[in-house]
Amino acid sequence: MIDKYTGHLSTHEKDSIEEALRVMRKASLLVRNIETYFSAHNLSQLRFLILIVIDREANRSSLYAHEIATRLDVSRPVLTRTLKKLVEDGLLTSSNDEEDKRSKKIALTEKGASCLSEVLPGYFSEINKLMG
Amino acid sequence: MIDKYTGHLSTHEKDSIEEALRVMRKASLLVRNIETYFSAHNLSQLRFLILIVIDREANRSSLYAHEIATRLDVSRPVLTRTLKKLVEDGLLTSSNDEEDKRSKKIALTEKGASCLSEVLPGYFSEINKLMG
DNA sequence: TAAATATAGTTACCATGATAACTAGTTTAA
DNA sequence: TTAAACTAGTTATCATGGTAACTATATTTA
Repeated sequence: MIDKYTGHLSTHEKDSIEEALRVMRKASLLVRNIETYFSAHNLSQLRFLILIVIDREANRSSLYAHEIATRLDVSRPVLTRTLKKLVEDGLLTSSNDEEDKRSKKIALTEKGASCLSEVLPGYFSEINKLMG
Repeated sequence: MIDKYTGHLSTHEKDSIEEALRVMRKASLLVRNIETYFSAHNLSQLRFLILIVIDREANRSSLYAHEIATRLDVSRPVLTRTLKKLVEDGLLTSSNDEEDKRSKKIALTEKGASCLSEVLPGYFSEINKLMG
């Protein structure tokens, strides 16, 4: 495909493009496999990552919603919606902050933490399956 | 992050995982940049790829919708919707097949072809920017 | 300190991906 | 040669991403 459209490009540039297309294909395969794996556990990439960033945080048991949004580089409306569902599902709790009344503190429940430990081994093995 | 969760994994497996996370991050950056570039041209990844697969087809000026779906590995409902918009936008034509009345032949219009040539150089340079 | 600005989160709306269930043709097989 | 199975495309519905515009609270600054 590349050849047809890139007569004017250098060999180096063509290599870059091939590499890019290869990377995107591989990543898209990985993401698809991982989404499939997660969906069997009532998770998605984002739901999983939200649990992870809270859990991995040293010295704190909760994060503010905006901190999660920044760490995961996700828009705040999407985060609002996803947090709402995670709270409904009992994986997270949300509580108002006393100092800054705009903010919400998001914490893992026990169910959230155990969900994470159940899912992690399979997550890594999904990755190894494709990368190995 | 990996260290916290992977005590039981071999070094090789940890490397795979790091590589996978690196690939996914890079691909996600690339995809985001490309989507931004396309959106300034009233395209998306899928809209672009549909134009490409028709254009690159040797010896034929049209493809059946289901051929496009297969080549791009996209669900048929998504294709139906996207083709409809591309036809509305004047980039494609859709015509009924005489031999198989279920099928639709999808072809590039002149506008579609020129849209493609306008967009391709920038597409490749977006890729080179990130990969280079 | 009052007004302007910035930040946290939400709501409304849209784009783009999927699956399930449907209609309408086509092919296969009893 | 009709009934069953298959295939092409559509519709309905849902999940998940985004931006713009809003409310409420905090902070800066004139």
